Amino acid sequence: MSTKNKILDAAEVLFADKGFNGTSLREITSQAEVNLAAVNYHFGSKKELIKAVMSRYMNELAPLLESALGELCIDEAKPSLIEVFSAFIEPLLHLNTFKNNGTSTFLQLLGRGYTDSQGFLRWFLTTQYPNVFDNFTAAVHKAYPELSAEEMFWRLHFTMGTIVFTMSSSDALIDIALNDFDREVDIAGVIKQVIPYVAAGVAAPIVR
Amino acid sequence: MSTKNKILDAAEVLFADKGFNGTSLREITSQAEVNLAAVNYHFGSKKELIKAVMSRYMNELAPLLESALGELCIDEAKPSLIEVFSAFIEPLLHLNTFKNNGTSTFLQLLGRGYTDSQGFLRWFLTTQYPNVFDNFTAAVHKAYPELSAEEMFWRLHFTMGTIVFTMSSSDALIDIALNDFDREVDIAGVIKQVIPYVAAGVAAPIVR
DNA sequence: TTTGGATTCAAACAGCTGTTTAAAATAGCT
DNA sequence: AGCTATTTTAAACAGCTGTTTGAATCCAAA
Repeated sequence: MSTKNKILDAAEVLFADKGFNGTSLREITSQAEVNLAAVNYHFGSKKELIKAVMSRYMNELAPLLESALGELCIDEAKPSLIEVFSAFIEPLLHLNTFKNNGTSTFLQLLGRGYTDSQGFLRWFLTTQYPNVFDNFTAAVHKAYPELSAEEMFWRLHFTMGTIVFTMSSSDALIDIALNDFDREVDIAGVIKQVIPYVAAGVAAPIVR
Repeated sequence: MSTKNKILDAAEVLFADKGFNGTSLREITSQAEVNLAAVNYHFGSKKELIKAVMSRYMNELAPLLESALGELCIDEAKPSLIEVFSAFIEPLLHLNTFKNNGTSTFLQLLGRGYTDSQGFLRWFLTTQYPNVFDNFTAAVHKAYPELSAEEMFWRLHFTMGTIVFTMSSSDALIDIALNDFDREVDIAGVIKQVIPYVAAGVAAPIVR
């Protein structure tokens, strides 16, 4: 196992758990059993390490998402919103085979990135992986053409909020669910619950 | 203006903007034009200052929220979910008369608190202001009695996520909306957009 | 085996963090 | 005015932060 990967593996878990600002390089390097200076040697800076952690997941996820959402646009049949959002399930769960707890870790990282660091991750994702966003909005538009661009903008950001926020606190929520309802829930279970919710939200009657 | 209030006023703006961890006592005290030691003298610690900032808003908001949601429970008529969520509008907008940009600031603080500091704010709110949560879940149950406790738990947390996440990045989103759609949106406008979304999400068909 | 580039390492850097201290200043009361 | 309690102040505290340095080590090619 290379030093670079040892750092990435340790960093992603700590970042997901405690946020980017809340995790120090010393925590990361001692968890990775690597010298402190290794981060700056291999990645240049902490900010570049954060980008590298996110890139490793996005490079795995982006092509799957692009094709899954792209197929919906190619099909002549009009997709339902449930189908559009369900297109995320398989690519997201694929991250679990890519890495242990990969799905959960990635979604938590996404949540951290949106609130930490004053939106630099939003810039990073939208500029580095614009096709995912474009295909997604195109698929939603095909499913619900009456929605104006502005209404879609808001509803997609509401959706992003639902997903990202839920996932960034999913561990705590899953614990509560276990205590209060004696129900074992995993990340796939949460996704199954959240899809009808966001689909119905996006499909809500238009207010004017 | 007392030193205590000068600190609270400066702290809430900085906390909302940069998060609790991301704001230093030196930023707060220099913005408030008071001595650095004043925070520890008047509040004891940074953590207590955070609680004080949140309490000032919650003490203003909680009674209004409790009565607005309580009325829905007393009425014999079954409320719609739109009515339940609309019960939040007036109390929340009242914060704008309580302080400049009060609504936006409070909701951003709420968002920060849920992701920063590993959920200590969730504990703080649910233990210090349980009536708000109880009345809210009771009103939702009255509007949609078919929803099981577990399903309601998840959907209410999805809703919390939508609100909190949207509001914690509302300034950035409002800017984007201004650029892309030439549309001036204020916090009330965002609330008006988000209510149909969350109402439809909670009202989504049950999946089993 | 020797050379030279890549990697690791301990140590130190300057700057920031929340908190504490003891003296100085202020305010309120007799 | 004199005294007391409250508040403000500058300074220092120990501990943490990301980053840099230069020497030590490793390892493959010559």
